[in-house]
Amino acid sequence: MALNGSTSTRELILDTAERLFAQHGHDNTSMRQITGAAGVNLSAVNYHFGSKDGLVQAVFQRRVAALNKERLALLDALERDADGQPLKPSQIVEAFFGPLVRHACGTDASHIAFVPLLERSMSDPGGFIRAAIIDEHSEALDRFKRALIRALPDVPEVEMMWRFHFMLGATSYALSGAEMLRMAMNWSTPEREPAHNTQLLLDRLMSFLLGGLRAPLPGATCGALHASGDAQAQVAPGSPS
Amino acid sequence: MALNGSTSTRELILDTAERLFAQHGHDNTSMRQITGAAGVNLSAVNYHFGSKDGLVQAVFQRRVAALNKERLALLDALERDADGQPLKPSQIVEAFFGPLVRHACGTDASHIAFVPLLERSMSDPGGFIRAAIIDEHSEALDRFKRALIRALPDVPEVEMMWRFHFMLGATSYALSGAEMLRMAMNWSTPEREPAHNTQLLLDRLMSFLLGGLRAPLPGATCGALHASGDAQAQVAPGSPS
DNA sequence: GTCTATATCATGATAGAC
DNA sequence: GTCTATCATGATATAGAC
Repeated sequence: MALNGSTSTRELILDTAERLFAQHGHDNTSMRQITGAAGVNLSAVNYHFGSKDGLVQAVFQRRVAALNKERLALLDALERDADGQPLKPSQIVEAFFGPLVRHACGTDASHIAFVPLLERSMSDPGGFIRAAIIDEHSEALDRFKRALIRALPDVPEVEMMWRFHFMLGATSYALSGAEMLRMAMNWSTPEREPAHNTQLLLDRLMSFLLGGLRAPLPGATCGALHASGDAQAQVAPGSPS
Repeated sequence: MALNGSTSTRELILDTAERLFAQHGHDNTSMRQITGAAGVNLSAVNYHFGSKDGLVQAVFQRRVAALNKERLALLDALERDADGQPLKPSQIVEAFFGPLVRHACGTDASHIAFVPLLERSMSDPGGFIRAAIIDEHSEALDRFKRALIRALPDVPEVEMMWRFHFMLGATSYALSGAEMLRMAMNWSTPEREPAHNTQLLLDRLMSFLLGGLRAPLPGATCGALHASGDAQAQVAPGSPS
Protein backbone atom coordinates (compact mmCIF):
# COMPACT_ATOMS: atom_id res chain seq x y z
CA MET A 1 0.00 0.00 0.00
CA ALA A 2 1.46 3.29 -1.09
CA LEU A 3 1.41 5.38 2.05
CA ASN A 4 3.79 7.87 0.56
CA GLY A 5 2.68 10.56 -1.79
CA SER A 6 1.02 13.89 -1.33
CA THR A 7 -2.67 13.07 -1.57
CA SER A 8 -2.41 10.77 1.40
CA THR A 9 -1.09 13.49 3.64
CA ARG A 10 -3.51 16.04 2.28
CA GLU A 11 -6.55 13.87 2.93
CA LEU A 12 -5.24 12.89 6.33
CA ILE A 13 -4.93 16.49 7.36
CA LEU A 14 -8.36 17.25 5.95
CA ASP A 15 -10.03 14.41 7.86
CA THR A 16 -8.27 15.14 11.10
CA ALA A 17 -8.98 18.85 10.88
CA GLU A 18 -12.63 18.19 10.24
CA ARG A 19 -12.90 16.01 13.31
CA LEU A 20 -11.08 18.45 15.58
CA PHE A 21 -12.92 21.46 14.20
CA ALA A 22 -16.18 19.72 14.98
CA GLN A 23 -15.08 19.05 18.52
CA HIS A 24 -13.56 22.37 19.47
CA GLY A 25 -14.49 24.85 16.79
CA HIS A 26 -12.13 25.89 14.07
CA ASP A 27 -10.58 28.79 15.91
CA ASN A 28 -10.13 26.87 19.10
CA THR A 29 -8.13 24.29 17.20
CA SER A 30 -4.48 24.96 16.57
CA MET A 31 -2.47 23.69 13.69
CA ARG A 32 -0.27 21.91 16.18
CA GLN A 33 -3.23 19.95 17.47
CA ILE A 34 -4.21 18.96 13.97
CA THR A 35 -0.79 17.93 12.78
CA GLY A 36 -0.08 16.22 16.07
CA ALA A 37 -3.21 14.11 15.90
CA ALA A 38 -2.69 13.36 12.23
CA GLY A 39 0.91 12.37 12.77
CA VAL A 40 2.19 14.73 10.12
CA ASN A 41 4.48 17.68 10.26
CA LEU A 42 3.34 21.13 11.21
CA SER A 43 4.57 22.67 8.01
CA ALA A 44 2.54 20.28 5.91
CA VAL A 45 -0.53 22.41 6.49
CA ASN A 46 1.09 25.49 5.09
CA TYR A 47 2.52 23.52 2.22
CA HIS A 48 -0.78 21.96 1.15
CA PHE A 49 -3.25 24.68 2.05
CA GLY A 50 -1.20 27.85 2.23
CA SER A 51 -2.50 28.92 5.60
CA LYS A 52 -4.80 27.84 8.35
CA ASP A 53 -7.66 29.74 6.74
CA GLY A 54 -7.01 27.84 3.57
CA LEU A 55 -7.34 24.58 5.44
CA VAL A 56 -10.57 25.67 7.06
CA GLN A 57 -12.02 26.65 3.74
CA ALA A 58 -10.97 23.36 2.16
CA VAL A 59 -12.61 21.38 4.95
CA PHE A 60 -15.91 23.13 4.42
CA GLN A 61 -15.86 23.15 0.68
CA ARG A 62 -15.34 19.42 0.46
CA ARG A 63 -18.36 18.51 2.54
CA VAL A 64 -20.72 21.26 1.47
CA ALA A 65 -20.16 20.51 -2.18
CA ALA A 66 -20.96 16.84 -1.64
CA LEU A 67 -24.04 17.68 0.39
CA ASN A 68 -25.45 20.03 -2.20
CA LYS A 69 -24.67 17.60 -4.98
CA GLU A 70 -26.78 15.02 -3.19
CA ARG A 71 -29.58 17.52 -2.66
CA LEU A 72 -29.67 18.55 -6.26
CA ALA A 73 -29.63 14.96 -7.43
CA LEU A 74 -32.73 14.29 -5.34
CA LEU A 75 -34.43 17.37 -6.68
CA ASP A 76 -33.53 16.42 -10.22
CA ALA A 77 -35.06 12.99 -9.75
CA LEU A 78 -38.23 14.46 -8.29
CA GLU A 79 -38.65 16.95 -11.12
CA ARG A 80 -37.97 14.28 -13.68
CA ASP A 81 -40.65 11.99 -12.25
CA ALA A 82 -43.29 14.71 -12.07
CA ASP A 83 -42.93 15.97 -15.59
CA GLY A 84 -44.00 19.58 -15.66
CA GLN A 85 -46.21 19.47 -12.62
CA PRO A 86 -45.22 21.32 -9.44
CA LEU A 87 -43.77 19.17 -6.71
CA LYS A 88 -45.35 18.72 -3.32
CA PRO A 89 -43.85 20.91 -0.59
CA SER A 90 -43.07 17.86 1.48
CA GLN A 91 -41.01 16.40 -1.33
CA ILE A 92 -38.98 19.54 -1.74
CA VAL A 93 -38.39 20.04 1.94
CA GLU A 94 -37.37 16.46 2.42
CA ALA A 95 -34.99 16.59 -0.53
CA PHE A 96 -33.24 19.57 1.00
CA PHE A 97 -33.19 18.72 4.69
CA GLY A 98 -33.22 14.95 4.48
CA PRO A 99 -29.60 14.56 3.35
CA LEU A 100 -28.48 16.96 6.06
CA VAL A 101 -30.31 15.14 8.83
CA ARG A 102 -29.23 11.75 7.60
CA HIS A 103 -25.63 12.83 7.48
CA ALA A 104 -25.86 14.31 10.96
CA CYS A 105 -27.47 11.22 12.45
CA GLY A 106 -25.87 8.60 10.30
CA THR A 107 -23.24 6.11 11.19
CA ASP A 108 -20.44 7.60 9.15
CA ALA A 109 -18.24 9.10 11.81
CA SER A 110 -16.87 11.76 9.55
CA HIS A 111 -20.34 12.98 8.68
CA ILE A 112 -21.91 13.15 12.10
CA ALA A 113 -19.25 15.51 13.31
CA PHE A 114 -19.44 17.86 10.41
CA VAL A 115 -22.96 19.16 10.55
CA PRO A 116 -22.73 20.88 13.93
CA LEU A 117 -19.49 22.41 12.75
CA LEU A 118 -21.21 23.79 9.71
CA GLU A 119 -23.94 25.36 11.75
CA ARG A 120 -21.52 26.83 14.23
CA SER A 121 -19.32 28.33 11.59
CA MET A 122 -22.20 29.99 9.82
CA SER A 123 -22.64 32.35 12.74
CA ASP A 124 -19.00 33.22 12.76
CA PRO A 125 -18.42 36.93 12.71
CA GLY A 126 -15.16 36.76 10.83
CA GLY A 127 -17.19 36.36 7.72
CA PHE A 128 -14.66 34.79 5.41
CA ILE A 129 -15.97 31.32 6.07
CA ARG A 130 -19.58 32.41 5.97
CA ALA A 131 -19.13 33.95 2.57
CA ALA A 132 -17.52 30.77 1.24
CA ILE A 133 -20.32 28.58 2.56
CA ILE A 134 -22.98 30.89 1.20
CA ASP A 135 -21.31 30.88 -2.15
CA GLU A 136 -21.14 27.10 -2.17
CA HIS A 137 -24.83 26.95 -1.28
CA SER A 138 -26.10 29.54 -3.68
CA GLU A 139 -26.90 27.27 -6.60
CA ALA A 140 -28.79 24.73 -4.52
CA LEU A 141 -30.63 27.42 -2.60
CA ASP A 142 -31.78 29.04 -5.80
CA ARG A 143 -33.02 25.79 -7.27
CA PHE A 144 -34.94 24.84 -4.14
CA LYS A 145 -36.34 28.31 -3.72
CA ARG A 146 -37.78 28.20 -7.24
CA ALA A 147 -39.24 24.75 -6.66
CA LEU A 148 -40.91 25.94 -3.47
CA ILE A 149 -42.35 28.99 -5.17
CA ARG A 150 -43.80 26.78 -7.86
CA ALA A 151 -45.24 24.44 -5.26
CA LEU A 152 -46.77 27.21 -3.16
CA PRO A 153 -47.62 30.00 -5.59
CA ASP A 154 -49.71 31.86 -3.04
CA VAL A 155 -46.69 32.57 -0.89
CA PRO A 156 -44.85 35.67 -2.15
CA GLU A 157 -41.19 35.30 -2.89
CA VAL A 158 -40.06 37.46 0.00
CA GLU A 159 -42.17 35.49 2.40
CA MET A 160 -40.86 32.25 1.00
CA MET A 161 -37.29 33.30 1.50
CA TRP A 162 -37.94 34.14 5.10
CA ARG A 163 -39.67 30.83 5.68
CA PHE A 164 -36.79 29.00 4.07
CA HIS A 165 -34.50 30.78 6.44
CA PHE A 166 -36.68 29.86 9.41
CA MET A 167 -36.56 26.24 8.28
CA LEU A 168 -32.79 26.36 8.20
CA GLY A 169 -32.76 27.60 11.77
CA ALA A 170 -35.17 25.00 13.04
CA THR A 171 -33.13 22.27 11.37
CA SER A 172 -29.92 23.63 12.78
CA TYR A 173 -31.24 23.44 16.30
CA ALA A 174 -32.82 20.08 15.64
CA LEU A 175 -29.46 18.59 14.79
CA SER A 176 -27.39 19.99 17.60
CA GLY A 177 -30.08 19.85 20.19
CA ALA A 178 -30.78 16.43 21.54
CA GLU A 179 -28.63 16.58 24.62
CA MET A 180 -29.17 20.28 25.19
CA LEU A 181 -32.89 19.77 25.27
CA ARG A 182 -32.56 17.26 28.05
CA MET A 183 -30.45 19.58 30.11
CA ALA A 184 -32.49 22.71 29.56
CA MET A 185 -35.87 21.39 30.47
CA ASN A 186 -36.63 19.19 33.40
CA TRP A 187 -36.73 15.76 31.92
CA SER A 188 -39.62 13.88 33.44
CA THR A 189 -39.60 10.46 31.86
CA PRO A 190 -36.73 8.44 33.28
CA GLU A 191 -36.54 5.96 30.45
CA ARG A 192 -34.41 6.80 27.50
CA GLU A 193 -36.27 8.48 24.72
CA PRO A 194 -35.09 6.90 21.48
CA ALA A 195 -34.67 10.33 19.99
CA HIS A 196 -31.49 9.31 18.28
CA ASN A 197 -33.60 7.46 15.85
CA THR A 198 -32.91 9.31 12.68
CA GLN A 199 -36.22 8.72 11.06
CA LEU A 200 -38.17 9.82 14.12
CA LEU A 201 -36.25 13.06 14.37
CA LEU A 202 -36.68 13.63 10.67
CA ASP A 203 -40.40 13.02 10.93
CA ARG A 204 -40.73 15.42 13.81
CA LEU A 205 -38.75 18.05 12.01
CA MET A 206 -40.58 17.61 8.71
CA SER A 207 -43.92 17.94 10.43
CA PHE A 208 -42.85 21.19 12.05
CA LEU A 209 -41.23 22.60 8.94
CA LEU A 210 -44.21 21.87 6.71
CA GLY A 211 -46.57 23.36 9.28
CA GLY A 212 -44.57 26.55 9.32
CA LEU A 213 -44.01 26.64 5.59
CA ARG A 214 -47.72 26.45 4.88
CA ALA A 215 -48.94 28.59 7.74
CA PRO A 216 -51.33 31.47 7.04
CA LEU A 217 -49.51 34.50 5.73
CA PRO A 218 -48.82 37.10 8.40
CA GLY A 219 -50.98 39.75 6.80
CA ALA A 220 -53.98 37.46 6.52
CA THR A 221 -57.05 39.23 7.84
CA CYS A 222 -58.56 35.84 8.53
CA GLY A 223 -58.64 35.86 12.30
CA ALA A 224 -58.24 32.15 12.56
CA LEU A 225 -54.56 32.43 13.35
CA HIS A 226 -55.18 34.09 16.67
CA ALA A 227 -58.56 32.53 17.12
CA SER A 228 -59.89 31.77 20.53
CA GLY A 229 -58.20 28.97 22.39
CA ASP A 230 -58.12 26.13 19.97
CA ALA A 231 -56.48 23.28 21.73
CA GLN A 232 -56.40 21.00 18.73
CA ALA A 233 -53.03 20.30 17.29
CA GLN A 234 -53.93 17.74 14.69
CA VAL A 235 -55.29 20.21 12.22
CA ALA A 236 -55.28 18.84 8.77
CA PRO A 237 -53.31 21.28 6.65
CA GLY A 238 -54.77 20.04 3.45
CA SER A 239 -57.59 22.09 2.04
CA PRO A 240 -60.76 20.14 2.79
CA SER A 241 -62.48 21.40 -0.30
CA MET B 1 -20.71 63.69 38.81
CA ALA B 2 -18.94 60.93 40.60
CA LEU B 3 -16.95 59.24 37.89
CA ASN B 4 -14.75 57.56 40.38
CA GLY B 5 -15.83 54.47 42.20
CA SER B 6 -15.82 50.83 41.29
CA THR B 7 -19.29 50.36 39.84
CA SER B 8 -18.57 52.89 37.14
CA THR B 9 -15.55 50.97 35.87
CA ARG B 10 -17.30 47.65 36.24
CA GLU B 11 -20.30 48.69 34.20
CA LEU B 12 -18.10 50.37 31.63
CA ILE B 13 -16.17 47.17 31.10
CA LEU B 14 -19.38 45.17 30.96
CA ASP B 15 -20.92 47.43 28.32
CA THR B 16 -17.81 47.61 26.19
CA ALA B 17 -17.23 43.89 26.38
CA GLU B 18 -20.77 43.18 25.33
CA ARG B 19 -20.42 45.41 22.30
CA LEU B 20 -17.10 43.94 21.21
CA PHE B 21 -18.17 40.38 21.89
CA ALA B 22 -21.15 40.95 19.65
CA GLN B 23 -18.95 42.27 16.89
CA HIS B 24 -16.14 39.75 16.94
CA GLY B 25 -17.25 36.89 19.13
CA HIS B 26 -16.10 36.48 22.67
CA ASP B 27 -13.01 34.45 21.92
CA ASN B 28 -11.91 36.66 19.10
CA THR B 29 -11.96 39.60 21.47
CA SER B 30 -8.93 40.18 23.66
CA MET B 31 -8.93 41.86 27.00
CA ARG B 32 -6.65 44.46 25.51
CA GLN B 33 -9.28 45.41 22.99
CA ILE B 34 -11.91 45.67 25.68
CA THR B 35 -9.92 47.71 28.12
CA GLY B 36 -8.49 49.84 25.37
CA ALA B 37 -11.90 50.73 23.98
CA ALA B 38 -13.31 51.29 27.43
CA GLY B 39 -10.42 53.50 28.44
CA VAL B 40 -9.67 51.51 31.54
CA ASN B 41 -6.68 49.53 32.57
CA LEU B 42 -6.04 46.01 31.49
CA SER B 43 -5.86 44.70 35.02
CA ALA B 44 -9.27 46.07 35.90
CA VAL B 45 -10.85 43.08 34.22
CA ASN B 46 -9.05 40.63 36.41
CA TYR B 47 -9.77 42.71 39.47
CA HIS B 48 -13.52 42.94 38.88
CA PHE B 49 -14.25 39.62 37.21
CA GLY B 50 -11.35 37.39 38.18
CA SER B 51 -10.63 36.24 34.67
CA LYS B 52 -11.75 36.68 31.14
CA ASP B 53 -14.17 33.79 31.51
CA GLY B 54 -15.64 35.55 34.50
CA LEU B 55 -16.23 38.63 32.42
CA VAL B 56 -17.86 36.63 29.63
CA GLN B 57 -20.16 34.94 32.09
CA ALA B 58 -21.08 38.25 33.71
CA VAL B 59 -21.94 39.78 30.34
CA PHE B 60 -24.32 36.96 29.54
CA GLN B 61 -25.86 36.64 32.94
CA ARG B 62 -26.81 40.30 33.08
CA ARG B 63 -28.76 40.29 29.84
CA VAL B 64 -30.25 36.83 30.01
CA ALA B 65 -31.58 37.44 33.49
CA ALA B 66 -33.27 40.64 32.38
CA LEU B 67 -34.71 38.98 29.30
CA ASN B 68 -36.21 36.09 31.20
CA LYS B 69 -37.56 38.42 33.85
CA GLU B 70 -39.42 40.27 31.13
CA ARG B 71 -40.70 37.03 29.62
CA LEU B 72 -41.97 35.73 32.91
CA ALA B 73 -43.65 39.03 33.70
CA LEU B 74 -45.57 38.80 30.43
CA LEU B 75 -46.54 35.23 31.14
CA ASP B 76 -47.63 36.14 34.65
CA ALA B 77 -49.86 38.88 33.29
CA LEU B 78 -51.40 36.57 30.73
CA GLU B 79 -52.13 33.87 33.26
CA ARG B 80 -53.56 36.41 35.67
CA ASP B 81 -55.96 37.77 33.06
CA ALA B 82 -57.17 34.33 31.94
CA ASP B 83 -57.94 33.00 35.37
CA GLY B 84 -57.69 29.24 35.26
CA GLN B 85 -58.27 28.85 31.55
CA PRO B 86 -55.47 27.72 29.26
CA LEU B 87 -53.78 30.44 27.27
CA LYS B 88 -53.79 30.61 23.50
CA PRO B 89 -50.63 29.27 21.86
CA SER B 90 -50.09 32.57 20.10
CA GLN B 91 -50.08 34.40 23.41
CA ILE B 92 -47.50 32.08 24.91
CA VAL B 93 -45.26 32.10 21.88
CA GLU B 94 -45.39 35.85 21.62
CA ALA B 95 -44.62 36.28 25.30
CA PHE B 96 -41.51 34.18 24.92
CA PHE B 97 -40.14 35.29 21.57
CA GLY B 98 -41.53 38.81 21.45
CA PRO B 99 -39.13 40.30 23.98
CA LEU B 100 -36.21 38.63 22.21
CA VAL B 101 -37.16 39.96 18.79
CA ARG B 102 -37.91 43.40 20.10
CA HIS B 103 -34.59 43.57 21.87
CA ALA B 104 -32.79 42.40 18.75
CA CYS B 105 -34.54 44.88 16.49
CA GLY B 106 -35.01 47.69 18.94
CA THR B 107 -33.30 51.02 19.07
CA ASP B 108 -31.32 50.40 22.22
CA ALA B 109 -27.83 49.95 20.86
CA SER B 110 -26.74 47.72 23.68
CA HIS B 111 -29.59 45.33 23.05
CA ILE B 112 -29.41 44.95 19.31
CA ALA B 113 -25.86 43.70 19.52
CA PHE B 114 -26.47 41.21 22.24
CA VAL B 115 -28.92 38.79 20.71
CA PRO B 116 -26.69 37.54 17.89
CA LEU B 117 -23.96 37.13 20.46
CA LEU B 118 -26.24 34.99 22.56
CA GLU B 119 -27.09 32.78 19.66
CA ARG B 120 -23.51 32.42 18.59
CA SER B 121 -22.32 31.53 22.05
CA MET B 122 -24.96 28.88 22.51
CA SER B 123 -23.30 26.75 19.89
CA ASP B 124 -19.91 27.13 21.47
CA PRO B 125 -18.24 23.81 22.02
CA GLY B 126 -16.37 24.93 25.10
CA GLY B 127 -19.55 24.41 27.01
CA PHE B 128 -18.93 26.52 30.06
CA ILE B 129 -20.90 29.42 28.66
CA ARG B 130 -23.61 27.18 27.29
CA ALA B 131 -24.15 25.59 30.65
CA ALA B 132 -24.45 29.00 32.30
CA ILE B 133 -26.96 30.22 29.76
CA ILE B 134 -29.01 27.05 30.00
CA ASP B 135 -29.04 27.33 33.75
CA GLU B 136 -30.20 30.92 33.55
CA HIS B 137 -32.97 29.90 31.16
CA SER B 138 -34.20 26.83 32.96
CA GLU B 139 -36.88 28.47 35.08
CA ALA B 140 -38.42 30.39 32.19
CA LEU B 141 -38.25 27.40 29.87
CA ASP B 142 -40.03 25.25 32.38
CA ARG B 143 -42.81 27.77 32.92
CA PHE B 144 -43.38 28.27 29.21
CA LYS B 145 -43.23 24.57 28.49
CA ARG B 146 -45.97 23.92 31.03
CA ALA B 147 -48.10 26.71 29.60
CA LEU B 148 -47.75 25.30 26.11
CA ILE B 149 -48.65 21.81 27.25
CA ARG B 150 -51.79 23.19 28.88
CA ALA B 151 -52.65 25.12 25.74
CA LEU B 152 -52.10 22.18 23.40
CA PRO B 153 -52.92 19.08 25.43
CA ASP B 154 -52.96 16.87 22.36
CA VAL B 155 -49.25 17.36 21.82
CA PRO B 156 -47.23 14.96 23.98
CA GLU B 157 -44.62 16.46 26.22
CA VAL B 158 -41.70 15.05 24.27
CA GLU B 159 -43.09 16.36 21.04
CA MET B 160 -43.68 19.76 22.61
CA MET B 161 -40.10 20.01 23.76
CA TRP B 162 -38.83 19.28 20.31
CA ARG B 163 -41.12 21.85 18.79
CA PHE B 164 -40.03 24.39 21.35
CA HIS B 165 -36.49 23.66 20.35
CA PHE B 166 -37.34 24.04 16.67
CA MET B 167 -38.92 27.40 17.46
CA LEU B 168 -35.76 28.53 19.18
CA GLY B 169 -33.78 27.66 16.08
CA ALA B 170 -36.10 29.41 13.69
CA THR B 171 -36.03 32.52 15.86
CA SER B 172 -32.30 32.42 16.08
CA TYR B 173 -31.93 32.44 12.34
CA ALA B 174 -34.66 35.03 11.98
CA LEU B 175 -32.70 37.46 14.08
CA SER B 176 -29.30 37.06 12.54
CA GLY B 177 -30.47 36.50 9.04
CA ALA B 178 -31.60 39.62 7.27
CA GLU B 179 -28.44 40.43 5.41
CA MET B 180 -27.42 36.82 4.93
CA LEU B 181 -30.68 36.06 3.24
CA ARG B 182 -30.07 38.77 0.71
CA MET B 183 -26.65 37.45 -0.10
CA ALA B 184 -27.54 33.79 -0.27
CA MET B 185 -30.45 34.00 -2.63
CA ASN B 186 -30.59 36.08 -5.71
CA TRP B 187 -32.49 39.11 -4.65
CA SER B 188 -34.91 40.07 -7.37
CA THR B 189 -36.70 43.15 -6.16
CA PRO B 190 -34.33 46.07 -6.36
CA GLU B 191 -36.13 48.29 -3.93
CA ARG B 192 -35.35 47.95 -0.28
CA GLU B 193 -37.55 45.52 1.50
CA PRO B 194 -38.44 47.12 4.83
CA ALA B 195 -37.62 43.89 6.55
CA HIS B 196 -35.99 45.74 9.38
CA ASN B 197 -39.43 46.64 10.51
CA THR B 198 -39.60 44.87 13.80
CA GLN B 199 -43.29 44.18 13.77
CA LEU B 200 -43.24 42.75 10.26
CA LEU B 201 -40.43 40.37 11.11
CA LEU B 202 -42.19 39.39 14.30
CA ASP B 203 -45.43 38.74 12.40
CA ARG B 204 -43.63 36.61 9.85
CA LEU B 205 -41.88 34.66 12.52
CA MET B 206 -44.97 34.19 14.65
CA SER B 207 -46.92 32.91 11.71
CA PHE B 208 -44.24 30.34 10.96
CA LEU B 209 -43.77 29.31 14.57
CA LEU B 210 -47.47 28.82 15.21
CA GLY B 211 -47.84 26.86 12.02
CA GLY B 212 -45.08 24.52 13.09
CA LEU B 213 -46.20 24.33 16.69
CA ARG B 214 -49.67 23.21 15.71
CA ALA B 215 -48.74 21.02 12.78
CA PRO B 216 -50.09 17.48 12.63
CA LEU B 217 -48.13 15.13 14.82
CA PRO B 218 -45.53 13.14 12.91
CA GLY B 219 -47.15 9.81 13.59
CA ALA B 220 -50.56 10.96 12.40
CA THR B 221 -52.03 8.42 10.03
CA CYS B 222 -54.10 11.20 8.55
CA GLY B 223 -52.60 11.49 5.13
CA ALA B 224 -53.35 15.16 4.84
CA LEU B 225 -49.81 16.16 5.67
CA HIS B 226 -48.37 14.62 2.58
CA ALA B 227 -51.55 15.00 0.63
CA SER B 228 -51.41 15.48 -3.06
CA GLY B 229 -50.09 18.82 -4.21
CA ASP B 230 -52.03 21.31 -2.23
CA ALA B 231 -50.88 24.68 -3.37
CA GLN B 232 -52.90 26.64 -0.87
CA ALA B 233 -50.89 28.28 1.86
CA GLN B 234 -53.64 30.22 3.60
CA VAL B 235 -55.04 27.29 5.45
CA ALA B 236 -56.94 28.38 8.48
CA PRO B 237 -55.36 26.52 11.36
CA GLY B 238 -58.29 27.06 13.65
CA SER B 239 -60.75 24.22 13.94
CA PRO B 240 -63.69 25.27 11.78
CA SER B 241 -66.16 23.44 13.94
C1' DG C 1 -9.12 50.53 43.50
C1' DT C 2 -6.06 51.63 39.87
C1' DC C 3 -2.07 51.41 37.17
C1' DT C 4 2.83 49.95 35.17
C1' DA C 5 5.57 46.48 34.03
C1' DT C 6 6.44 41.95 33.25
C1' DA C 7 6.21 36.78 33.35
C1' DT C 8 4.72 32.86 30.87
C1' DC C 9 2.87 30.67 27.23
C1' DA C 10 0.69 29.37 22.69
C1' DT C 11 -0.14 30.57 18.20
C1' DG C 12 0.62 31.02 12.84
C1' DA C 13 4.07 31.47 9.61
C1' DT C 14 8.59 30.89 7.44
C1' DA C 15 13.61 29.86 6.17
C1' DG C 16 16.41 26.47 4.76
C1' DA C 17 18.56 21.67 5.00
C1' DC C 18 17.49 17.15 3.07
C1' DG D 1 7.41 16.84 -0.26
C1' DT D 2 8.99 16.61 4.34
C1' DC D 3 11.31 18.03 8.35
C1' DT D 4 13.84 21.08 12.16
C1' DA D 5 14.37 25.22 14.13
C1' DT D 6 13.03 29.66 14.85
C1' DC D 7 10.63 34.26 14.61
C1' DA D 8 7.23 37.62 15.62
C1' DT D 9 3.05 38.36 17.65
C1' DG D 10 -0.54 38.43 20.81
C1' DA D 11 -2.77 36.16 24.57
C1' DT D 12 -3.89 35.86 29.93
C1' DA D 13 -2.48 36.54 34.34
C1' DT D 14 0.14 38.55 38.18
C1' DA D 15 3.50 41.29 41.26
C1' DG D 16 3.98 45.35 43.32
C1' DA D 17 4.10 50.62 43.47
C1' DC D 18 0.80 54.34 44.29
